[in-house]
Parts: sequence; C-alpha cells; structure tokens
Amino acid sequence: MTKLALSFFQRKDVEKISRELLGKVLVTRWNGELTSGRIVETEAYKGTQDRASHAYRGRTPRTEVMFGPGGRAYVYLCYGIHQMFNIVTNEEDIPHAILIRAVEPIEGIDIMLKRTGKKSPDYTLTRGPGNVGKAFGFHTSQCGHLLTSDELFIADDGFNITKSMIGTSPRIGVDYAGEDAALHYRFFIKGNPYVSGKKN
DNA sequence: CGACCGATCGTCT
DNA sequence: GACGATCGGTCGA
Repeated sequence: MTKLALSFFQRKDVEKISRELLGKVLVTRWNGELTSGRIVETEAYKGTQDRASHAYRGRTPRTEVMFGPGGRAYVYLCYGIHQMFNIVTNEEDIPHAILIRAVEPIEGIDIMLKRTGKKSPDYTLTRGPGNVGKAFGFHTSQCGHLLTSDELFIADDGFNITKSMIGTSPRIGVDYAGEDAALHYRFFIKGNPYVSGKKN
C-alpha cells in the first residue's frame, strides 16, 4: 500500500491520470472512521477550454481550488443534495480536475452503511458520484483538503489494470456542453458492477 | 424496461 | 430567480 505523492497529481495530462486512477484505492479517515475502496470510474474535466467544466467560466469563489496546484480535493454540492468529490490535477492556474464517479468498497462497509442509511451492502452503495460522496463522508467543507494527508489519500496496493480492461465514453449529465459533451473523457473498468450507467 | 418527478440549496446572472 | 458533473422512487406499457 503506497500513498500516491503530489507529483502524481501535478502532471499535465488529465486523461492519462484519469486512466491511471482506475484500480487505485481511495481512503478517507474522518474522525478515525476508516473507509476505503477501489476506484472503478472517473471523468476528466479540462479546465477553461472545456464547456462541461465548472472552471470554463473562469475563476469564482467556488472554482478557486481548481486553479491551485494539483493534489487537493474539489468538493462541491450538486442539486443541493450530493457532495461530489473531485481530484484537482496539473499545475497552478490550470484548473483541471477528475470526478470520482464510482468505487468498489474495500474497508469500512459498516461505516458506509451508517452514512448512507442503507440496510445491507449492494452495488448502489458506492455507484455514482453522489453515492461515493455520501459513503466516504465527503462534505463541501473539505474542499481544498490535501490528498496526501492521513485523513484523505489515494494509494496503490499493487492491483494491476491493463489497457484492455478500460472502457471509455462521453461524460454523463453534461449535454449542455455542446461539442465537448461528445468527448470520451469518462473512463471505467469494464464489467465492474459498481460502474454507473446501464451497461457500462 | 423507460419516462418522469421531487428533493433541496449554493452559485452565478 | 433559475438551474445543476444526481438519485431513488413511482407509474405505465
């Protein structure tokens, strides 16, 4: 189990990082409550040139974190209900980010059940960005949190992902983004039951 | 199945 | 004042 360093997130190719995050382990330990899971679905958002990105309209109080250096969390509220967890990448002033859309639970499933109010674990526990946010205890107050801390980090546990295991598609829910809506910026592990959408 | 609807509130116009 | 990078439930075929 090796914690990913800041240099991993501060590289320039968001698509590449989005692919490499598949198979890595997301860990949160808020107030000592440990939850972890394998990342199985990601989406890249390419900053000011990407109409689907919040950063497209430039720097605002909300998007400020994305303009900082990579390796921090961008957590925002969606539909007034869902806490969406993103990883900021690239260097300062280039607001790239990666949305974690689905995870396969590993540790702390009891805690996830408590947070989500579900009675027993099923594939919906950590499927979709809203559910990931809830199960891992994310909140907009954690926006800007460093991704190499003891409370929040990404790790490599040696799990190997080959190119043929990765599927791509347009991103979900970004139809308003014009031509950018068609870009294949969504990446997922083919056949994994936690991946959102109908048939992967 | 697929279509639709309500929840719920911060953010930007 | 309108609108989401969503989810889960309901309704009808």
